[in-house]
Amino acid sequence: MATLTDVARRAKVTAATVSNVLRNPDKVRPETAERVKRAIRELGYRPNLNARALAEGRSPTLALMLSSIANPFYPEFVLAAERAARRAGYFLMVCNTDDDAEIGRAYLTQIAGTLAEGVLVLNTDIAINELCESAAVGAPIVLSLWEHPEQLPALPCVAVDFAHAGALAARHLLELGHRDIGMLVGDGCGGLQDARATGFREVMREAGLEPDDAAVLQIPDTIDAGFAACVELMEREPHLSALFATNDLLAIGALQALATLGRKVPDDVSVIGITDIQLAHQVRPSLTTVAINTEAIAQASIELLIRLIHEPRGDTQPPAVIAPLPTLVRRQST
Amino acid sequence: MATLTDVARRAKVTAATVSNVLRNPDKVRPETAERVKRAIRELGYRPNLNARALAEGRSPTLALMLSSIANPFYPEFVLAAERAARRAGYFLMVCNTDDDAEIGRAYLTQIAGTLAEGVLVLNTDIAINELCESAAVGAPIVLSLWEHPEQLPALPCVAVDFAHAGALAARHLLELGHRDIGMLVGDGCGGLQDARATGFREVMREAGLEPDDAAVLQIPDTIDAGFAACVELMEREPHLSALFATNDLLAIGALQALATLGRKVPDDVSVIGITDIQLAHQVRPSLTTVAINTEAIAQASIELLIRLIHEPRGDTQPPAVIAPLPTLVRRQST
DNA sequence: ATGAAAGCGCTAACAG
DNA sequence: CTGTTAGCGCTTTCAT
Repeated sequence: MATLTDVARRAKVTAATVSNVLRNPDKVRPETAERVKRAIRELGYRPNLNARALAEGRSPTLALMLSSIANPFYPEFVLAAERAARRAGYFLMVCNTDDDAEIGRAYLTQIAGTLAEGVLVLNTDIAINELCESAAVGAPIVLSLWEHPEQLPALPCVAVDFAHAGALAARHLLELGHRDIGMLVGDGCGGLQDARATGFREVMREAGLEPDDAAVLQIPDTIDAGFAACVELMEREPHLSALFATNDLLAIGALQALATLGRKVPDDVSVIGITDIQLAHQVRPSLTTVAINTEAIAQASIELLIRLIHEPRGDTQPPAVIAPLPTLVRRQST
Repeated sequence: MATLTDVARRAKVTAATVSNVLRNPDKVRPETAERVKRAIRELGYRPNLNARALAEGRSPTLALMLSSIANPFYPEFVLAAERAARRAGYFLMVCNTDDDAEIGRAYLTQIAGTLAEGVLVLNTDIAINELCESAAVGAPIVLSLWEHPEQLPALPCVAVDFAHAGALAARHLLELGHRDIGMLVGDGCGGLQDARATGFREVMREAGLEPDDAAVLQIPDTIDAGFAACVELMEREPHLSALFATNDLLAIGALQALATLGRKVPDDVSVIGITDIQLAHQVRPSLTTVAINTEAIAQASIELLIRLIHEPRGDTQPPAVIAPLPTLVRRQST
């Protein structure tokens, strides 16, 4: 591959000038610039971004750590994050940890601060304080999709009021007259999604309804698990008139299960989820859900990360961005 | 961030020695190595991969270009590709082009040969010969999911016999006694998926059935488009007893549409797709489809790319890997 | 077994 | 406006 020096030689200038036509075009006479540009074209020159990164002491890439992009929620997040990164002149490196803390750790120590200028963590088996240590020696880390706006972590984060999402779901079902409601609680995002469940329960309690533990199932965060759990639940508690799932994958699994069981949705049973993934409007009946606005969250996360890169904080409180409140999206399943 | 020199100073050795304990441990006396390792730990030292890449003249990352990771097929491919890359010591950078050739071009010229040692292209609006030019000046490029094993491109590729996939689908429907079959042909992978359609048609013709153009719809590669097309098709040609879709997204859209229309699957209408994405077994009724074995293709693609990086070819024929033949997966929709 | 020195390709002062 | 110089952090001969 041709180098800056090759181009310089060919255009009969020095490397600094070539660098300037690329980065400070106004610092160089038009005719010279033209000559240089021709040389660049003729040689098919491409700047070596590694060398540039080294010289500038910064890198043009951000990293995004998540458990597995095979979970249908993440691609939407990734796409939005990549767009935001691209707009800001960054590349995005997606790091699947495969739910393996070792892999996550390896990514972190290898790329944070060298290949990547900053890391966005969605979901991890790595302890927060381990992340803090990494952030202290390496690149800034932002935690996204943090589930507890009222209890912020020791790291910069973008928090989503999932309790509010749960509350919205509860209110919606109550308004429709449901009293007998089953719950499917997922374990995504590195732990049980209990802010969502708590938000839901609180509203129910305010309405004078005590949750029935027999109608609550805690399961992995997949369509298949939602399916199986729904089958089990409807068998054990056939009286349920509605199902609240802490996320859309579970809800979609439940929808499929109900279809298989011959229970009509929403006539016999209503179903509501949280997130509003694309699939939610693509299934039939389409899924009523509480949208968290993934795109906005992804964008805010990238922006926070970039801000942190440019203005590293001292010993100040880690900044927290609270995402816009989730909103109800009524569809056919309720 | 601590540098090699910092570590060297602290361990009272020189940078070369530190480098050696990291990369050629046998070249350094155990006691010295121990001292160095301690210094590394104490300083929280992390090698700067940019500097290393520059010095070594190679980079530890591979790029994967695709139109949009929001298409549910890609995440599965990406996950498998990343695993394969990781096993080989590479990072994977996912580049969404958003179906915009400009963005694809920008990625290519920016990262190919500098940030990324090689590029895997899944799907692009960039012309093949433009890719060739890039490969000539920069990093090797591998085309994956090539649809025409009988007509190889001027670039290294991993080809999948999609015509065979179409043929398998046709044979399956014929065996079940279907004669009146509608077709949903997608436009994914940068062009119509016509190898699949052709393979299908040939088998039909051998069976003495001439395709009815009125029963063929060409549409974008999404669930929503599949849904709409199926509604339109069943209205216009209600006699159809089966539907062949060139990919699972379309087929799943069709499944939803048929449910909405009150047509029973598979009793009234059978549906078959191609690919076998995860969702195919998660919907109800689950989707009969022709599996292409995404994981094997992704893995083979990464392996080919890495081989090309290590042994650049001269003017020889670009190597082509033919993926294992697609196989029928019988489920509930037929 | 360790050190010294050169260089990867680029940027960033600073001179002229 | 353009050239000179130094150096980013690391690897890699070549000496010692």
